Amino acid sequence: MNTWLMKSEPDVFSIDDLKRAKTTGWEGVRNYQARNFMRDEMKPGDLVLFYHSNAEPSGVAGVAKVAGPPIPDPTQFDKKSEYYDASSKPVAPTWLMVTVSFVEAFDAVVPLATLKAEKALAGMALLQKGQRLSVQPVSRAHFAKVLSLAKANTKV
DNA sequence: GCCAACGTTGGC
DNA sequence: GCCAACGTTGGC
Repeated sequence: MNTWLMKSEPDVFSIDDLKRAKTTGWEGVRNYQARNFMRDEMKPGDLVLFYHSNAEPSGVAGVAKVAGPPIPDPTQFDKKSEYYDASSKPVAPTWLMVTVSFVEAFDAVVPLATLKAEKALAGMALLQKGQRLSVQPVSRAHFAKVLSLAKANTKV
């Protein structure tokens, strides 16, 4: 099993939205590196840190898991979608996505500042300057550390 | 709202 | 193939 981090703007789709939906297709990724991770490396059962970007505060909000194999992102063929891609043909879809399902929502978001302050997380891709990748691998050790920070953060 | 960092596009 | 211009991401 591999572990991952996926970013979403909570104004668009938050961990609570995933809790309600239970499962969702990870639509709208239009970055080749992120797509390649979903297409080639994510496997059902892999665990995912659900990250809120452009949020107050930004940070890890919960955990999801990969629910199914990569499938074509339907929004690329939907002319009404902001993610419509006229250059992508149904016989050879450019954009694949995985589906993810809800695992847990933390009692409180683990803020980016907390992650940055944690020496054990120094190597995390998320924390590298200028990185904007919305789907990225996370080491098992980093994943476990973020979970422990979330538990330490639990309101009693 | 600002702006640094990055990815993509398109002229040449 | 180079690279300037542009659009986007995302923290602050």
